[in-house]
Amino acid sequence: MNKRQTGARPIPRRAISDTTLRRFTGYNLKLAFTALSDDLHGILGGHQLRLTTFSALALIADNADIAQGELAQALRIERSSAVVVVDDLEDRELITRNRVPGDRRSYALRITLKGRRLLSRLEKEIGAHEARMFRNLTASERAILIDLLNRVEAAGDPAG
Amino acid sequence: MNKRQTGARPIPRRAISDTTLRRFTGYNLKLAFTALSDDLHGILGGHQLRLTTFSALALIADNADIAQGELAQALRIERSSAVVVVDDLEDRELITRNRVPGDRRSYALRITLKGRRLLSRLEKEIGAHEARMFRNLTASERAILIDLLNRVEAAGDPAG
DNA sequence: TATTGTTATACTCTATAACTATA
DNA sequence: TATAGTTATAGAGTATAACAATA
Repeated sequence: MNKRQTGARPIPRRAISDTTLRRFTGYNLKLAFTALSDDLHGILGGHQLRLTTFSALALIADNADIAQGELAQALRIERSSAVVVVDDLEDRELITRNRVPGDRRSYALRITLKGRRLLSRLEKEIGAHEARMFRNLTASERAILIDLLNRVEAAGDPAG
Repeated sequence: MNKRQTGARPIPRRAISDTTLRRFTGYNLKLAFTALSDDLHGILGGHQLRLTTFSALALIADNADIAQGELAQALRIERSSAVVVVDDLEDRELITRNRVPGDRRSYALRITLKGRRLLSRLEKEIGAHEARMFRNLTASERAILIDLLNRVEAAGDPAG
């Protein structure tokens, strides 16, 4: 019952050191983000959604009659890239493009009932995903994390 | 001296709400990561480096004679992608590919003096970048942030 | 002239799969 | 047969630039 079988040699996988990178807070942030992101993609993929598309749906839900340019700005992507995202959401009848009376160049985007239902479902699934990913943190630690992250984000804004 | 000139209408840029997304810790994490990342890319770009290439250099510095496959594993990329990264570092004489006596299939990667000098320079520049990006946090808050992030990262590992 | 959305195109990064040379 | 590295190719996601319709 020896675990080390004679024929199959144990993989001599030397542990790799990342000491230099670990000194940077950003590296620790990236690894946490990647872990979270990988797990989230699994959930969104189950609904044929990308992170950007999901974010767009949530933003349209929160901002009735938002224009495509505004959406692009909120998503931090180019207007041309927003077209692809909005096309996808519209094709799946999760949102509608509506003409604006005052300005016939722009659209007013609105979430549909079907979109609301999917969003609601996603909120639950992502909530469960986060419960799993943050299970090593207490509620108050998680609140502290959010506060600290927000202050890092603020340091990046032009305002500072 | 009216700031609102008659001809140039004030941009009626309605504030976009991201309430739904803000409820997710991961969204806050992503925004902090993006802010950090954008700023860092500026620094690395000044040295014609991508984040992955810089990370590779730091890992090779910490792990003398690391093989390309091991490097790929540490960087969480495919072996074929590592080739491109290592080619770049070798072309710039920041590392060397050395033949391994025992196994002529694999390389032992080693940082050069030139590589060490660049890495040392980068460590200083990135240190300054992080001082800027984390200026809204005290030293102990930053330590807490790292600890919390490491516990999120751990939740993502297969071990848990 | 400027703006909104669109299209066509190109670029960046990475993965997949087939290959070579070793083992 | 399996492994280390390589190559060729494709894919995902995004940006850039030129354009049409409208302001």
